[in-house]
Amino acid sequence: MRIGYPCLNRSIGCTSNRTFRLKSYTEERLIQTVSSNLDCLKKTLLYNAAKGILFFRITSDLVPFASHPVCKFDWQSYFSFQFSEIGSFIRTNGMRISMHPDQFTLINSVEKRIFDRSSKELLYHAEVLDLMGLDASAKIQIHVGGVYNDRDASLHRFIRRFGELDNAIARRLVVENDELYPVADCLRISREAGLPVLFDVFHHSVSNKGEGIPQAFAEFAPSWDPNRDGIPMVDYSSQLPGGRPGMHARSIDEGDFLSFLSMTMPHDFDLMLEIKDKEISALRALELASHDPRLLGQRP
DNA sequence: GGCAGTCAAGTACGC
DNA sequence: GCGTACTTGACTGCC
Repeated sequence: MRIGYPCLNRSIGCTSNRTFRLKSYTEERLIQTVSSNLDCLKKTLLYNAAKGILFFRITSDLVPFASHPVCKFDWQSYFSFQFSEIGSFIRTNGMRISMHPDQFTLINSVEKRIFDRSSKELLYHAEVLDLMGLDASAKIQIHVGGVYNDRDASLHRFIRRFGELDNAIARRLVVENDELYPVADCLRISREAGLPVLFDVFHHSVSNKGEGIPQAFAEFAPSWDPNRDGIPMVDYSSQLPGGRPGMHARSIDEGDFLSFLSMTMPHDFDLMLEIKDKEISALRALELASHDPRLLGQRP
C-alpha cells in the first residue's frame, strides 16, 4: 500500500497547476507556465519521497490548454527532457501516479463532438505519462459520465466509445464509481470492456446497491491485473462534518480512516486521500497506518 | 496589496 | 426552455 494526495502540496510554496486565461494565451506564456509547473512538480515529488508519500495525482493543468485548438506548440518535444527526468525519479523511488481529467471529459456523451474533444484531452493525459516513461500502472481515471435520460444506453455508449479510443489511452484508463453510476455499474462496464474499476469509498457511501466495503473490495479488486495495471487504486475521503452530504472533509477523520483500514484487510491497494488539507492528512494517514502490515518497510 | 468576479470545457435539476 | 449548482484553485481587473 502506498498513500498519497492529489495535485497540490500546500507546504512547499509553489504549485504545479498554474494556468492563465485563454484570452492571454501566447506561446511564450505557455512555455513559461509549463516550465514553472514542471519545476514545482519535481519539488513536490522530492518532498513526497522524503516523507514516504509514494502515491501522487498529477494535475490536469500541468500543460494548460494542451488539448485546446489554440495550442499548436510542440510542448512534448520542447519539454521531453524535463518529463523524462521526472519520470525517472518516479520510477527510481517506486512511486505510483494517477491523473484525473475533470468533469468535462466525457466519453459517453450523446454528442460525438464532445467525445472527440474528450478523446483529445485523454490523449494529452496519456502523453504526459508516456513522456515520463511510466508503464500502464500509471492510470487515468474518469467517471462513466452522463445519464441522458437512459442509463442503460449511456452505460453501453461508454463501452462502445471505450473501444474506439487510441490504445495509448485505453491501456491507462480506469472507470470510477460516482453518485450517478455506482460500483455495480462500473463492474458491468469492466466485464464487457476490460478496464479496471477504481473504487471511490466516499462516493460509494453516498450511492451503492447495498454492498458493504468488504464486498465491494472483493468485487472490484479482481478487475486489476497485477502484471498490467498494478495493484488497485482507491480514492478515500469522508464527509465534511455539518456540510451538505457529499462534501469532502477538510482534514482526515482518524476514526473513520482506521476503521476503513481494518475493513479492507487483507486487500492491498494504493490509497489516494481526497481531503482538502492534502499532504497534511497524507502524513497523518501514514502515521495512523504505520502498524498496518500493508505499509511496513515503506517509511523513509 | 487585497478583494471580488470569473474562468475552455458538460450535465442535472428545479423552476 | 432557461438559469444555476456542481467544485475549486488561480487568474484578472479593479480599487
